[in-house]
Amino acid sequence: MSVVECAEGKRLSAGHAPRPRATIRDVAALAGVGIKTVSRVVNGVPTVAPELAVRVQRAAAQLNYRPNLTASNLRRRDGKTLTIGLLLEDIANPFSATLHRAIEDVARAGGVAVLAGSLDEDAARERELAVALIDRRVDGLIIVPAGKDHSYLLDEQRAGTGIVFVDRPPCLLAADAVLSNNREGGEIAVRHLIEQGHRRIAYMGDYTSISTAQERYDGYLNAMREAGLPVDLSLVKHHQHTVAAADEAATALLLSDAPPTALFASQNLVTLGAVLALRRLALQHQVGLVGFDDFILADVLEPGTTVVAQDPATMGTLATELLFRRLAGAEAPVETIIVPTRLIVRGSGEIPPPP
Amino acid sequence: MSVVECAEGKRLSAGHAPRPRATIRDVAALAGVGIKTVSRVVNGVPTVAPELAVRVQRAAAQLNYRPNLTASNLRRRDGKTLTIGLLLEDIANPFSATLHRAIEDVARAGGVAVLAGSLDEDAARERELAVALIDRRVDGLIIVPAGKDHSYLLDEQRAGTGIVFVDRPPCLLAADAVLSNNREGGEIAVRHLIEQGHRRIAYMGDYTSISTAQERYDGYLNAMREAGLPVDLSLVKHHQHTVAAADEAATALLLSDAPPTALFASQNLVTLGAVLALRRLALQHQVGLVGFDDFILADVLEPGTTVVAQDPATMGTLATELLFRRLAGAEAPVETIIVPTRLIVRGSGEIPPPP
DNA sequence: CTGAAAGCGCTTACAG
DNA sequence: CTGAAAGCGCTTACAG
Repeated sequence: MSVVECAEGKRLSAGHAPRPRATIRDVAALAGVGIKTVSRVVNGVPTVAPELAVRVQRAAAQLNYRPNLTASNLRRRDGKTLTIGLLLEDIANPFSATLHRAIEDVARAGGVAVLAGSLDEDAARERELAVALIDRRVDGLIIVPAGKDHSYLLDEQRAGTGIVFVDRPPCLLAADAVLSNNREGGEIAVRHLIEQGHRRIAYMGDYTSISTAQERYDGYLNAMREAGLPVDLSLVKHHQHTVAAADEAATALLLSDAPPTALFASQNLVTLGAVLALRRLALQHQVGLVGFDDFILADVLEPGTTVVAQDPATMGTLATELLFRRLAGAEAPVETIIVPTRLIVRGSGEIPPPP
Repeated sequence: MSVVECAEGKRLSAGHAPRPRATIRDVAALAGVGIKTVSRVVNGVPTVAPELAVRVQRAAAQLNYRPNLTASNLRRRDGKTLTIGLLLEDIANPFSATLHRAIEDVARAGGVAVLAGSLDEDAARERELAVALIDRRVDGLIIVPAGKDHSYLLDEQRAGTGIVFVDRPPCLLAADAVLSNNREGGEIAVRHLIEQGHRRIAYMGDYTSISTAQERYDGYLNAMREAGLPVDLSLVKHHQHTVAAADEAATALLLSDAPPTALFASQNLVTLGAVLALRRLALQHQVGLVGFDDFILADVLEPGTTVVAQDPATMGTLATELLFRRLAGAEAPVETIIVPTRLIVRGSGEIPPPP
């Protein structure tokens, strides 16, 4: 019944004697031409006698020749490595991963490879990784920044490297950016809870040093103010960076003497922490919850989690297209693209406050 | 209340005149030394007069000099680019993303950057991407393969590129591999359902061309056989590759004249499809379910989803360590490391069959 | 300890 | 249409 996947017996083995790769010189020798002719054939330059071209192609195939991109890049006029760098908060985080995939798809279509790394909110690591990528002479850099000073990239930008920021704006550097409308998204989330009748709405969010967290908090404040509701600072919990921390903070809020009737969780992991806390206290059908940033299975929970969703795929696509336009020589002034968020109603945000 | 994130007024602007990067020659000229001395200082070679070293360092800092890694690699004896390639099923898929992060962490510790790409189960794309990475002269390749013939990598392996397969074995090529014990994991899952009293257990899985799907199916067959249970092929649904397809297949199974009393979902997305189908039919507390591969929020569902969990982080770490050992010159025979799976009991797998 | 010459694999700029 | 010479930014191998 079962298919044998790989015929072990046929496995080819490399053995222990390393055999160097064929170079343009080897191909030229085998084909009996100069290396420049091989170069022409490999690069598809049409002014080669058909007979010679065939001989070169045959020789290249026989030697399994692959041109050394890093060598050609060294001498080539445009100096392009056909490689870009991507700095993410955490490669494994779903927001980052979706962004990454969209970037990969646009890059691949242009024959460009992507070097990616995780910053974990560490400004020093941002700089280290950026330099590591610059040392490899990437054509461009797409950055979800951890730090607050990007002037160190100025020389690189001057040298012609394309630089686009995503999710968070650059600081002390004029560069393109693709951002979510975080403040407005926060307003939408909190207004939605207010419309259900809530007045005591808690804010839970990540480090205030993260610009998106700050903007979403601003949205919370705006929506409360606009409805004439007081902001009770005992209901504001900043600096939640993990599910566990958010779970703990939400639990404390819900068990307090004057608990909120609804929660605004301004980030992915914070929302999960809130979901866990509500369930443990069996309050998931009593207390309202709106999260910022969508997550998988949000619609399968009971109740489904109402969120203000970002669109990381679109952000990645737009950022990469913008980068490629710059690399192609677009001289337009620095641009900031705002990608809209949208409310997805699923149940948790439509729970009214107790009468 | 709100912190101003970036002072717009202070933004430095690159202007329109590109300024070329400083080279080793520029640094040498400014420091008044030969380029070889700059090379020594940059590479930390100690036999440089302290006074000269200081002059070089000052000049390098002043010019914001960054050595061109791709140029040094060209001439350097070992020819290392300090870059490895990673071919994944889909960068955005949680299993791939976790694997990727573990690989990144080991690589970064060694000063190595990671070029990653998605194959989407397409053998042609595997080959294209592998070649694109080879053209960039990566030191090594970590591959979750889509294809069934890896002999095209033989020359590359001979040339000294480290090649390690993860999650699925190589075919027609002798290379290191790090795999889950898929067959045994499938046995564990199905045995667990049998222990609850189930006899009519459905198998739902991905394309049989994927070796892991085939092995997990083998595990299902083994466990059934070992318990003396007949395998009803009408309860076997292969080729489920998306949540929607699995949802549909599970729905059809559950609504059939002779439905199963439990489901074994042999993959991530298939499990989600099964969860959705069970909930829509309100059977989630009646029909047993064990999934293969853990997923976020599995413990928050009602009932929690019992799974046989893989350990992608460990797989990534081991694969990268193995790769680095090879690159360091380890001549041991080709190795296959099996990473164990484990059953996580959460409720859905402990539902007994109807009496 | 220091640096001028040669060369990595390729492309550019130039003769033939 | 073709190829020998020079050079990309750096390191190696070698004199001083």
